[in-house]
Amino acid sequence: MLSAIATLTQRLEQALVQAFGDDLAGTDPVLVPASNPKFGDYQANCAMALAKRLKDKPRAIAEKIVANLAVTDICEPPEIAGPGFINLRLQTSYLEAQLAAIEGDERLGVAPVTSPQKVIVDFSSPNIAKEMHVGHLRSTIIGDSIARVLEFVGHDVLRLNHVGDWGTQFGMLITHLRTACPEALTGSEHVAIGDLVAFYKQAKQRFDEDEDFKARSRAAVVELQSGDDSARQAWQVLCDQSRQEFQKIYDRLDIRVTERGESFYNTLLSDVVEGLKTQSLLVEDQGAQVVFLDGFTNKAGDPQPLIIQKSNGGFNYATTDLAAIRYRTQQDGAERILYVVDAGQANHFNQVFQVAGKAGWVPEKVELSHVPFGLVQGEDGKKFKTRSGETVRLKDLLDEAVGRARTDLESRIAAEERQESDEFIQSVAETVGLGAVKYADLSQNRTSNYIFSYDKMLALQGNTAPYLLYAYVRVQGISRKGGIDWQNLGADAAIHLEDESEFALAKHILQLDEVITEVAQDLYPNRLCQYLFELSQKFNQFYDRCSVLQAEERQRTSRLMLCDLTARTLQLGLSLLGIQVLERM
RNA sequence: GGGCCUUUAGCUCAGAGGAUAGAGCAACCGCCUUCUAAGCGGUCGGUCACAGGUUCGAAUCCUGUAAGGCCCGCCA
Repeated sequence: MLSAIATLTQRLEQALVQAFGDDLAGTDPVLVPASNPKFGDYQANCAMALAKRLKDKPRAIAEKIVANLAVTDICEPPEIAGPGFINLRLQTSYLEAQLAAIEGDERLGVAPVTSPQKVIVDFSSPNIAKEMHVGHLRSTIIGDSIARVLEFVGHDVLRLNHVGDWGTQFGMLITHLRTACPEALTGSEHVAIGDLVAFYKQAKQRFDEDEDFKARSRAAVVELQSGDDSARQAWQVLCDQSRQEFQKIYDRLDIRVTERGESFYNTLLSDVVEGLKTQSLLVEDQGAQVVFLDGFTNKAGDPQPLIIQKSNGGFNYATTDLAAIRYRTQQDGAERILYVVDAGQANHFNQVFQVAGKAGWVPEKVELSHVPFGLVQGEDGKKFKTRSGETVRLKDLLDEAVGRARTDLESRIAAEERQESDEFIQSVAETVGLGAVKYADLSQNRTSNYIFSYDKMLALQGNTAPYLLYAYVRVQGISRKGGIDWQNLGADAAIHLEDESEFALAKHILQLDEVITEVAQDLYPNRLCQYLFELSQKFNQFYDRCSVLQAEERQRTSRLMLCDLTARTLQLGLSLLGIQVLERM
């Protein structure tokens, strides 16, 4: 099914050609949703822009377009307003037909893309030997949602967890453990993740303070990267421990991601060096192998290099990222590679992409894209930390959100004198709490910093997960009360729009397609959130004004169908955000 | 020194070339004998950081300035 905006755009393009000839073929009619409902549903803004080119007044141009515009099957007669806006209002019969068409469609009218792409979404990426913390929250949630949207529209998505399982941190850790806790490196389960974190901190401290330790750590990295047995074994133990912990978080958040860490590319690193050398891009500078960059200078104003191979022979993450680009384009056949990584690494990605481009490793049809997001800050605007100043562990953060949701739910149940099982309470608290954490993050434009607030995300009113979940629950309440079988509303069941709030709701439901298409392209999940919030608002207005179960027949069935479509749209939309719905709350 | 990001209502944020700049929260005022009031309606609230420019039209694009944040050689 073609969305209204797509159909009307086509018709306007045809009208432009008919009115002004083939020269206008391919002209964008600039069709956008109306800025104000009193102007109708859509407005075409091209007449003003064409005035100069066609040497005529905008209103005259608009009139010619309208005279050639064939939309009697879709719209009321178009109106020309202001300087030359063409205002279009959808016919009730068209809306009703569109609703009937999506009623039987599981995808609610959102057609899969005609040319699916192989897309890699690189997200989450915690570090081995550390616990997942608040710093991994946004990448994990945003990356998952982007992957879900791209999968839904029909792309072949490979979700990759580029875990930090390689590099200097392991040199540090292994070197430290060899003296501090050798049994941890033997392969048996001697060390819990919490201990590892403590060891990591100790190792980091020694690394920063002790030059000798630093040198031995770097040597250990080289051992590891060259395949030394004892280093490899120690590394394996550390990775297994961490992996189990990560998986608990992913399971809880209902996130699938394939681990392919930095170590995966180890054997390909020397090829990167060779490739750059062959193309004379590689230069030796202060003992390191580097590529000088265009457009980047250091503090002294000299051209800045990207280090490919360190002076001790070790590689660093730029090298790994270059190897990954080659592997992903050549072996995985990726056409679009998305890096859901914090905005602080914009420089790094620009540099790596530049070098990959210079080396000819980015085929023309491949898009490399850093999908940046801002920092998580506390309510004081500073870095989000615990009261004692520690980094907030992701597990604790989720527990806190669920715990608060539970407390709130319990007091509500008590106030309403309801009887609910503990199982119900825990299940609702989990869905509400985790949904709130995800929604709060996703509902904000990802590029800006994000002020984290339990109170705001769990608020029952406003643009929050609980508000959306409640709208869904309301439909389920109608269903229970009326004993509704949504599959069998009757053979002649149809939607008839009458009340103003029904029109508003129906039109909004039909815009799902446009929103999802936009998110799949621009990767801003907050637009989907905004859509779902407005859908919930429009549903609540409808719910307030129009009784459903008590309505006379024909209207009753029509309204039930609107309820059903609303609930299904909410469920689908929330699922693309990684949020589950509830029958009761 | 260079690069990137941010600056819109008291607070948190939408808005990415169109008509009178929106929402939520907060504050205040209404609405439950009726499908869960976790709701709905209303009032209040703006020099879109500043200065130029492009355009028929700019919060939106360009240039500059200011403030804040992040990053910049052997960590990732």
